[in-house]
Amino acid sequence: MSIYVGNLSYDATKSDVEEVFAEYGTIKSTHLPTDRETGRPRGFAFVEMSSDAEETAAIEALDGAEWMGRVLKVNKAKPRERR
DNA sequence: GTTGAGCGTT
Repeated sequence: MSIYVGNLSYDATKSDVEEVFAEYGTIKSTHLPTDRETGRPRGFAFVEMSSDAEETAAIEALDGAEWMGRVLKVNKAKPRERR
């Protein structure tokens, strides 16, 4: 399972995201995608944690929380295979 | 500013 983090500040970096999510569990991996064509930051991220319970805890704790001047939107990510 | 890659045509 992975977490989707939307409405992310464009100043946020992978390390920033990991720092915050690490408070609620162990980070397995983090994605901070940029637009493949333009190289522009896309303003969202994906985080994978070591257990579903930790991810749920992080979602509940961080969804709607203000971070770096923006209110985060955090929820379970959709599978990327679909697109 | 809201759902990841890259390869490159099953």
